[in-house]
Amino acid sequence: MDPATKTIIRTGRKFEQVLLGARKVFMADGFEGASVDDIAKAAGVSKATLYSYFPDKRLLFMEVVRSECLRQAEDAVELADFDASPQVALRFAGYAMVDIFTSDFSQRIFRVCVAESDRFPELGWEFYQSGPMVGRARLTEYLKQAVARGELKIDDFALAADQFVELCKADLFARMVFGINRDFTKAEKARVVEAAVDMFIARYGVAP
Amino acid sequence: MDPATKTIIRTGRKFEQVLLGARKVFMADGFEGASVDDIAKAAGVSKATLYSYFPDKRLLFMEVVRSECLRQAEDAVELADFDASPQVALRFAGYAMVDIFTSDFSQRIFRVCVAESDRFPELGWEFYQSGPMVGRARLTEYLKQAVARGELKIDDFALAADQFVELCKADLFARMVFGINRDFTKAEKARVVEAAVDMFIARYGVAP
DNA sequence: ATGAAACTGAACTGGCCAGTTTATAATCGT
DNA sequence: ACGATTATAAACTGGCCAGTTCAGTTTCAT
Repeated sequence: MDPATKTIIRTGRKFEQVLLGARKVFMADGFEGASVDDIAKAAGVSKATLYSYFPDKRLLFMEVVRSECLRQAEDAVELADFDASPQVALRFAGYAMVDIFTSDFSQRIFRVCVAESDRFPELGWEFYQSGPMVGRARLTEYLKQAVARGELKIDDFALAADQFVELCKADLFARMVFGINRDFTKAEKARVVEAAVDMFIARYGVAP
Repeated sequence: MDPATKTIIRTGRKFEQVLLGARKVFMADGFEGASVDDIAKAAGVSKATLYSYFPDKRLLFMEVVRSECLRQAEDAVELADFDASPQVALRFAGYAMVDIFTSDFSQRIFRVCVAESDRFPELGWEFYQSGPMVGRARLTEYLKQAVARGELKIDDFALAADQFVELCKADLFARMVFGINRDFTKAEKARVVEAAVDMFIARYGVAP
């Protein structure tokens, strides 16, 4: 009613509990599929308590995605080993990225974001900023150093980074989002990552 | 009730009409968001008629996706000019692919498939088979001919095709699915496609 | 023109769910 | 230990929607 009331109350004993339960249920069932009763139950909290923290289901959902994106961003920081040669660093980053986006959690959050970013425009943006963009920035930073060291030759850094990320998704990503496979063998991952590195070096490597 | 009844009746004057209305509403609102009343209204048909063709909403939805995938597959047949040089053929295919997956319709169907392929395992599979796989097969075919002509050197054809497809999505795809951009300028597309071709040739081209 | 098949519209059932309310109980600072 | 804050359980409101039913109308083949 009162627009000033439409804010999340972050203080209170069970705030975290609510968020945790919401996370669990939203990730499992999506926004529409999740019922507030289920969330309250999963959180071990009464519905009234839940509504005392979050004015409505939408804001609760947004908050879950926001907090999860922050977590994901922290994981992504490990991506690059800045001093290594391109072959080594890219291989490492490639395997790390594949592991991240094939993880059960990433699959779920991606699915939910894609599904709901029509109804929640700010949601897609938030995920994009704190997910893919973080990895890209990190990779770009590495590429710049490698170019400075004369190990690579690149004009459009952002594009190069995006290309490498994209190459690491070849085959795997499509099979994943369409539910053909839920997870992959080491060999399947290796096939893609090694080929991604080879291709990247072939294009941007400097002749020795 | 009777399991034999759980089949789609394809004969009847208004079958196509129903499918058309369903297509429109499902694409706009997704599976959960679309109400059968809306679909019947959009189709210019009574709800009873709709249910005389389709035993339930799920099967109607599946049928819409199936038929739309077939349409998409036919568009994709135009992708390759088999006799052209890699530079020319890949450029052409790249622009065509970008146009396809940035189209309003592809965006919608992708969104819906990703969202619902948890609840409808066979849906993701169907889309995968009649969408991405068709393009990949077509491209693989071209690559084999180019290799036979000595214009390229490739071991893993399927992977090479997937890599090229993936390269054409760099930057654009993420911005699209997360709703950052709904469409792109010629320059944005050119930046990605030209870079994709350059990279592919750098890796698989034969020295002249 | 006539009878069968297809279609209509509207009402109805049963179920689910977001959000509210209320009376009661647990928890906490002081 | 007491008053205020916070939490609870359960019932309730109002709304939406999938799927059914039915009495009556249109369409079409013969």
